[in-house]
Amino acid sequence: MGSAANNLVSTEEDPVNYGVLDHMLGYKLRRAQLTFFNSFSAACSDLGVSPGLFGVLVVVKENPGLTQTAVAKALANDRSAMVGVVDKLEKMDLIERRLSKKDRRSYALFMTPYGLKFYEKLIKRVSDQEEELYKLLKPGEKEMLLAILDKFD
Amino acid sequence: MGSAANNLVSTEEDPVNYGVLDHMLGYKLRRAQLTFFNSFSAACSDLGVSPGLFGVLVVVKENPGLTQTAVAKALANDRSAMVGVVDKLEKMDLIERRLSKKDRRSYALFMTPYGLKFYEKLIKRVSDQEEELYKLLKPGEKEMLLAILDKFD
DNA sequence: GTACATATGTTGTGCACTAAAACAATTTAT
DNA sequence: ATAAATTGTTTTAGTGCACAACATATGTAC
Repeated sequence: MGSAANNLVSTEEDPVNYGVLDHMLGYKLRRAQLTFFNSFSAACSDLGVSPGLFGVLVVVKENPGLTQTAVAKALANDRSAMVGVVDKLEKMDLIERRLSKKDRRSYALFMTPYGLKFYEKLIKRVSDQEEELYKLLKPGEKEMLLAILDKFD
Repeated sequence: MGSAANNLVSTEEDPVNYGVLDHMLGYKLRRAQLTFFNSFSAACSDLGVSPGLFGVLVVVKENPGLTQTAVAKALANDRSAMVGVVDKLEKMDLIERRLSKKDRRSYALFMTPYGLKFYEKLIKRVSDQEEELYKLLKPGEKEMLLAILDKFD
């Protein structure tokens, strides 16, 4: 089966009717995001970096000294979720918690020297992975998407 | 605080630099999808319907008699995840499993009469909710988004 | 027809993400 | 000084997702 050129007894199933889902942005966003998530995982799971961890890395790298709750707020995450994420990134020696001198309740987050080197390698991976997906688009469509999606947060 | 018109002592934090995230479609998709997910939940959680359940309902309604794995494949879900979903929808008396006569391994899925009535109410809720979000867009942008996002699955 | 491979629904497991509540330590407001 | 709010943390619970394994049933090869 499979090599036989018999297109009378079609092996392919009837096409599925998606009804209203075909016009629902929420559903299409979920599907597209799943594609990007899987692509990211395939490219970076061996480095132990998930999309969630990556976001924290970027924000800490671009904003040295931010507190955990500030990072959480920036990424629309819950404060409590940051604990495990920062623990993990600290164990990977990518970022570090320093005691804040202004507010002894909070930690200030910084990249480690190794974290900065790691970040460069990571960025390369992520960029290549995204470029691969952008090949599916026509010139300008990516920018259009980014601009429109920004309206939803 | 809050009513005082004192914009010299700004209470707002320094703006966060998002670095490469600002140009990453994967990240923006995640944020936008989160908005839609929360909006959907706010509109339909009292009916006990999540986005995932809704997708199954639509596919079963539009394709009566489909098997569980066919529905799973159509929605890019895992077979094993369908068990719990169909169990839940059956307990809500929205769909039913019928023994397939052609293949005694599989179930054929159908909407119940009550499920069909429920579906009408549900569609109204979901449409209203999505319309609310579409107000953030200019005419034509929704269709543009749908067309471009389709390229990613 | 028998033996082997495949498909289906199901169960169980593990992992990650999410949200909410509660708490001690600290800071801020009154 | 007292009360209220904030920070990081822990705990808990719920969800979703992916993978492996299994019994049942179907299909294929010989």
